[in-house]
Amino acid sequence: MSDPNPFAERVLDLVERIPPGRVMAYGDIAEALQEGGPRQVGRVMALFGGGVPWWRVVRADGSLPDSHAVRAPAHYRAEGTPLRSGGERVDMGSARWIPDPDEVPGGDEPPPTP
DNA sequence: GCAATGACTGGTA
DNA sequence: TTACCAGCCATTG
Repeated sequence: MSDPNPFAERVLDLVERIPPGRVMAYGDIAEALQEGGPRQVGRVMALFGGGVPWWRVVRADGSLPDSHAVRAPAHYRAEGTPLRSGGERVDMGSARWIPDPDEVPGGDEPPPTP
């Protein structure tokens, strides 16, 4: 796979819809799309995350992946994202953003079942 | 077909 | 707070 899939398109589209000052966890994205899992979302971000606000995607506990620990805090401070101690973690209690089904690409449509 | 890997998660110590 | 463990799921060799 070196080209975007329907799942990747949905992940990227959803990440682009995350409003400034908010974040989502990998598992949240997978759950919102009702498809795949956190690891699959992480793979999509690793491959195609370069074209979306990847810094708005964090771990479930608000900590940042090593790959993001360098640049993400700068974006958070610029967007006013609620941060926890040290500014290296996101306050999930306030910054966690869950999209409405209408905001999710194909959210109100069930996943393809063989 | 099997084992290892990974931008993960949740629980327990 | 950090550390370790077991589970999960698609991709890769």
